[in-house]
Amino acid sequence: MTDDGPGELGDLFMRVARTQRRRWRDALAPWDLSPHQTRALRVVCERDGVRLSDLAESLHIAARSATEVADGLQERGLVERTPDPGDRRAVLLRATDEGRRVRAEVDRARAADSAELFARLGPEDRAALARILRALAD
Amino acid sequence: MTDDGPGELGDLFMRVARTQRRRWRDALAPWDLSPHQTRALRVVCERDGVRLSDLAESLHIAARSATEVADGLQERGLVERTPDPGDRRAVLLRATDEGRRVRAEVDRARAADSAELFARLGPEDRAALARILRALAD
DNA sequence: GCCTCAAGGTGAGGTAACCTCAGCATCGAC
DNA sequence: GTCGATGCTGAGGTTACCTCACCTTGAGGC
Repeated sequence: MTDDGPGELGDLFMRVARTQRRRWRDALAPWDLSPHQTRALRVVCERDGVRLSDLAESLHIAARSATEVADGLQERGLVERTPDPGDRRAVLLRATDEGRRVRAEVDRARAADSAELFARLGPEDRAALARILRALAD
Repeated sequence: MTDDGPGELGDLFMRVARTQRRRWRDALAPWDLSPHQTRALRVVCERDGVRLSDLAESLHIAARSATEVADGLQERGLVERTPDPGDRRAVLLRATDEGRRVRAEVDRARAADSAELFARLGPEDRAALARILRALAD
């Protein structure tokens, strides 16, 4: 038996996940962006014109907290607030050119880091892992 | 090609990891223990007589913060502080009977939850995943 | 046109979990 | 005995969340 118990797979999984999270954190350190800020920048770059409330939902945080994440990105000049032409209560977040540039860099760094981590697997193991993860991700 | 880019595997991985972390958090909610407290309880139960500084190292936090984690567990009556007979500066943490009981319950709940998550995979996929994860975990 | 209620964003203030720094007791080496 | 290192903790700061209250605007009766 290679199975050391019913919790073994989960523990292993979380251990690798922790490793990767730490690696990503280190790889992204030069930009000094929190995980939420990184994720928010991604969301804003992808859907152009994002409401604060939509951002909050994407990040699974309270609306009030999305304001703070947006503040952080705006201070760094990565996003800007513009009024929503269709609803004067709402604010739309848009990525600045600098924001798009940083997002691309961050994406590239993260992808490079992932590639490095998974490089120790052979091509067929990577394919198997991708297939299994897709099944687990619904 | 099923590969959507070099970062795809990493993103998938983190997505599944996030799902599992959320599931574990929900499954462990009845005990109202933080992830660090849960992990600390485990450490204390396994190595009997743990120094605060050792706990800090296991949890990858500053020594001062280990004091607080220990405080939390002690308040709940799950661990107790005893003087180290060999070094009067040091404090040894020991699990109480209640602590061991709770640890066993938590372990069982977490294992059950993992089993449920990975149940959607066939036995050979589970074996493949375990093998691949072990390779990634060093 | 008003009235009322809901919704979007934010100021104020709280909490939890980290941290650093300083201080105290003790240890080990000289 | 002296002295630097070690183990723990009190004091106080930071960060990233939260709730609550408030203001503005929107939308649907009447």
